[in-house]
Amino acid sequence: MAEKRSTIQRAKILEYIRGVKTHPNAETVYAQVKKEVPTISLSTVYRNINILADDGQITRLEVNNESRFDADTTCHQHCICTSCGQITDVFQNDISEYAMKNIKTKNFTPSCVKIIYYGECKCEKNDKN
Amino acid sequence: MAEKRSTIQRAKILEYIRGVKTHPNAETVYAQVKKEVPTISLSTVYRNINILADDGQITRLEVNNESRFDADTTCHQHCICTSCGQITDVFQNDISEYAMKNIKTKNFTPSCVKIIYYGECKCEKNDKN
DNA sequence: TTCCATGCAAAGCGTTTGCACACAC
DNA sequence: GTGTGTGCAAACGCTTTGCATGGAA
Repeated sequence: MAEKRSTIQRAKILEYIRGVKTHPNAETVYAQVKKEVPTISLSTVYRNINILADDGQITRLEVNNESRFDADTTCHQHCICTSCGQITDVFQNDISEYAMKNIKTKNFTPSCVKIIYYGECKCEKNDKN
Repeated sequence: MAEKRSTIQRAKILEYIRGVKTHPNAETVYAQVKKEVPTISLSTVYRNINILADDGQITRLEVNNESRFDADTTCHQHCICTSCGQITDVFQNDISEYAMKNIKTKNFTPSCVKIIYYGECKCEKNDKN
């Protein structure tokens, strides 16, 4: 992103994503950043989110065919509740490490691994509480 | 799916997905099944793919915000080439096992884990060959 | 005969894009 | 001043849905 111009829009988008742990989607980022930059448009959010993701400043998660974003780019895992959809972080380096160290592939060179757990959190939609 | 009526459409869709290792998307399933059932419609493919996925007969993978399907529901991992998008299977039980056995979460009960490697295969789009 | 599944067309939703204008450099 | 980023609206691609008809049980 070195050759990109810096704009308030992009700065505020990154600031917002960095400030939350909710893994927001584009629409949520738009709604929240709009409070500070009222003139911002949804397409600007999409454009900047893509720039930040391509640049490695945020990570993209795909859930229900929509993108969710995470500003924590350090190695960690995610948990997705199949009842309410909430995404939470897990920080267990050993798990991703084990996965990277022990994978044996031919004709494929892995550079990173995404580990996502599906299950049930203690949400209200979950009748197993 | 016990209470569902069986139709040629659904049978052929499942048969097709079971017969390939390419993790096809809905459009591809439609195009291929159409060769055997010329009257089938894309919406029927979508409806049945969802039924089969909900029923656990096929697994859904989300890549670039589109669904891809896999009829192999046994425990395995996937590799996605960041150049050409090709998805390949890896069968290393130990990796998923390690991930399931060692995860420690509070307020979340994991029931399964999806492990996806991103990297480069020996495809033509990959200039590192 | 009953009523669920299909085919069709239209709509829905997340995302991208063309264009003129604004603003970072 | 130059050229990239923005805002707007339209388009796009994948997926879902309403409705009338067809076919499984």
